[in-house]
This record gives sequence, C-alpha cells and structure tokens, in this order.
Amino acid sequence: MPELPEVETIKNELAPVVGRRISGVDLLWERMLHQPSPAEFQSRIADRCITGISRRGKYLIFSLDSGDSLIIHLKMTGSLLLGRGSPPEYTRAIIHLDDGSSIFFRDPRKFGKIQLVADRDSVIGELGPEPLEEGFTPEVFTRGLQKRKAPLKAVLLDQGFIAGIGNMYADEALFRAGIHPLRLANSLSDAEVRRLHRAIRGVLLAAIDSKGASVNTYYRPSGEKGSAHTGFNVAHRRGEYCPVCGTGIERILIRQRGSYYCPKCQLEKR
DNA sequence: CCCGGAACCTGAAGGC
DNA sequence: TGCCTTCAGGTTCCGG
Repeated sequence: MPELPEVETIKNELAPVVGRRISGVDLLWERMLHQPSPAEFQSRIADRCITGISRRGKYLIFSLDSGDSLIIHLKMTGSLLLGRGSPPEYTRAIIHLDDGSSIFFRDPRKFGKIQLVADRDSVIGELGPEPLEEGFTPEVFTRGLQKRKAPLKAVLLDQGFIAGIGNMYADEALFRAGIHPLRLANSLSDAEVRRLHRAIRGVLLAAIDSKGASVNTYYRPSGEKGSAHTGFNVAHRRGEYCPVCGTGIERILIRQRGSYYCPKCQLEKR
C-alpha cells in the first residue's frame, strides 16, 4: 500500500514528466474523479503543462501551468506507471503526454482518487506535519500526543495528526521504538516520545532508500517493485517470529486495522 | 473531541 | 475442484 515512502518514490521517479504537456486524459473509471465534473476536468486539463510534482502526506500533486493542481491519492492498490503503448490490466485512467508517453493509473480496487483544484489547500490543508520535515520536532510531537488519549496506533494513522504514515509504517515505527500499539498517546514518557520520533523518521527514511515496500500491488513508475518490505520486522509478518527476540509476532485489531507487534519487545505498560 | 462502524472495491485466501 | 465467505485497508461520512 502506498504510504509516504511509496508516494515519495513515485514522485521522485516521475520527474521525467515535468515540463511535458498533457495532451489528454482518458477516464476509464469515471468515479475515480472526485472533482470537478468530467466535462470541466477535461477542458481544464487539456494542453496544460506539468510544471512540477510534489508530495504532501500520501497525496501526489502535479502543478499545472494554469495554476491548477492535479491531486492523486493512490489509496490502497493504486500505482502510476510510466510507459508507452497499451495500458496494463486494471488501468483506470491514462494521462497522455505530448512526447507520446503516458502515465497509467492502475488500481485494481478502484479506491484511488483524482481531483483537479485551483486551491490545493482545500484538499491537503488539514494534514498534520510532514514527519521528515523540520517542523516535526520532538516538541511538536510531544505537544500533539499530550492532547490525545486514544491508542497510539490510531493516532499515528490520523493524517491530521501526522501526515503520510499508514498501517505498515505505524507498526514498524512502534516496533523500532519498543512501544506497544495500544499504549495511550498521552501516556508516553519523554524518553518514549523521543524514541518514537526517531523511530518514525528512521523507518520512513530507510523505506525511501529502498524505494518503498511492495507488500501488495505497489509498483514504481518503472514497473519495478520496491524492497522496503524485506526489512520489515513485524508488519505483515503474521505467523512469523520477532527478529530480535524470537517471540511469535502477534496481530490484534485496533480501530478495525490489523496491527502487528512483538509482545515481548513492545511490552504493554499501563 | 472522541469513537465505532459502514461504505467504497475486488483479488486473494480460507473454509467446507 | 469449486463455490462461498471473509479479509485487506485509506479515507470519508454518519451516528452516538
């Protein structure tokens, strides 16, 4: 599933399309377009030039020379493939570029969303801090956590609290910090908060180095997979054993999300 | 504010 | 082998 490291990788590897002009877009599954209407979308995007690509949380943002932003969310099974010729299976939208290449939005589950907006903050304005940017300091993290009494795992998945972390990296960060996912956010000691802060950044940076984790249907724009999942300690390792202590990895549901952890390395305290 | 649950989807995996 | 059920999860929305 595309989370921050996967979307960051896609953003980096789509760099070749910056400067290209969009000759047209085929919407093969119209409900993927969130706004505006299909007709307005087509007229506003045709012949626009892509002036930049950025990422905010799990959103990918194409800046256009019109001032509009084309914002894509890959949700769980989406990927953007750069290619030529016929689209791969499960392609839901095709962005045609003026050099004859295309960006294929492949998404078996049809959860992905496309929107074209003049004001990008109307989409990404409510997101929490970027965990890899300067503004995400241990102090900011501490203040935020103190306001929340929900299970830590649930808070880390809240995009308004911190942007870009999904199920896999929340589990990995909690493991690295040695903290149980059910611990209440406002119950952490200063040392634990600092450990978790470091763990979040470490886990995300390592995953970006590995070009993301291909646990499911994630592919890089080249069609290659990422390898971050080979370094996972607990995420998606049901039935396996903790690489540190050998204890069986457990899975519990927290807010309907499968949460993997080591019951020995991540002792429940209070 | 906080929480749970449904909805959106379909391939994969498990049960019988 | 094959049908049927359940599971997976990011976000949004609704109700308590």
